Amino acid sequence: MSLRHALLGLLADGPASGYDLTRAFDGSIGRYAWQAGHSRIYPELAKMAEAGQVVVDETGPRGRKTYALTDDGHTELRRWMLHWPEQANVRDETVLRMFLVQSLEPEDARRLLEGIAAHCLAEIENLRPVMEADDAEHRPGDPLPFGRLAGEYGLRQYEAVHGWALWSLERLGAAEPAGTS
Amino acid sequence: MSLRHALLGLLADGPASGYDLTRAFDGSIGRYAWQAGHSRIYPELAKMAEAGQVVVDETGPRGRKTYALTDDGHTELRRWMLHWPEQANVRDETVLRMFLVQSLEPEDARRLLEGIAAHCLAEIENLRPVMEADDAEHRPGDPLPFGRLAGEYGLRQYEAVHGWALWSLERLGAAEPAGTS
DNA sequence: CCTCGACCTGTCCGCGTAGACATGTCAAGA
DNA sequence: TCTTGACATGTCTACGCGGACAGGTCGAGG
Repeated sequence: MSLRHALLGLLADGPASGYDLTRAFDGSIGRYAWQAGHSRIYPELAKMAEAGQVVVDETGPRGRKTYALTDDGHTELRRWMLHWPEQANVRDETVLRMFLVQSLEPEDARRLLEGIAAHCLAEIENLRPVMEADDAEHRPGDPLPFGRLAGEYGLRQYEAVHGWALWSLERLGAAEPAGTS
Repeated sequence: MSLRHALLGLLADGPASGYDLTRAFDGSIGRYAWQAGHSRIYPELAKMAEAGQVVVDETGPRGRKTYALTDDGHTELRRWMLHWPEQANVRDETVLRMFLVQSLEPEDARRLLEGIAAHCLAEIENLRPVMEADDAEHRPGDPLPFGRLAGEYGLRQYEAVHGWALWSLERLGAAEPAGTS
């Protein structure tokens, strides 16, 4: 149950409501790491409160309840972060498509890989300015902005996939020339 | 329902039994892309047969049934491969941990990142010889071995994460020196 | 004053999934 | 001949999860 640990990790940054957490999952964490809708988040927060890992910190207008980590919650988060299982849970549609590229006809595969490469380039050009702006504001000694490490991960991820797509195109071309002939 | 498409993709490589497919998921596809146990695979194959995407190709000893793709199955696979949704399903515990590194105390974060870097290095050194052996046997014009693209993906993936971990360590060190002073 | 849109919390249902349970066959080697 | 281990197929149950359903509050602007 990694949703619980995702929530613990997000709450470690400060108290938040179910609504806040739901919006957090709409951002990069939901795009690269783990998805969750509010319909899973509210019940899970309730269970975590029952288990003593979080407490209701304060109640605001519109029935807003912010949750805060307890010591138990902190301990559990740390335990989970430092204890890596042999085989982690992975379920990634994009990677699955990459594994199955070779099931396509060569022309289809080529078109697909070209699409992937172009998409990665576009994402890289979106991401890089944001990261560089972050860095420009950053002075040595400041804490890193939350998400800076994640952003860097995303950037390097796209660069790796881009390189892979180009390499694959080259190999495919070598194995079975089609555009030429 | 990506399990269905994973199965279609694997069957595109040739007929296989539920047992064969289960073992395929124990390999790299289950490690990087999508996991599935036999308890999901057998019912799904039955449903796919009902939907006309696969047929029982031949029956062997011990009740073995090999399934083969139909034209419908091929069409559906191709449709899924070429049609990329805006937001793909992702659920990756490892990436989640990376997103939450900053929730740890600096010393813990540093230890964790060092562990990640070391782990990546080890995997790279496992993978690279296998890929190079593949390449040595490969002559231009031969079809690529199934899994060669996937292996290259894994290799580049580990290299990217390795680079990210080193970069993060450096940034963390700059932001909050601990080993020194 | 009123309306609209963002805020905010929840439940319900059907399907996907993991792990345990159940059953039986065949081949190789002791 | 017997035992062991790989081969092989299935079901069952409890839980995770996404999308729809449901209801209510507050602030800003017309």
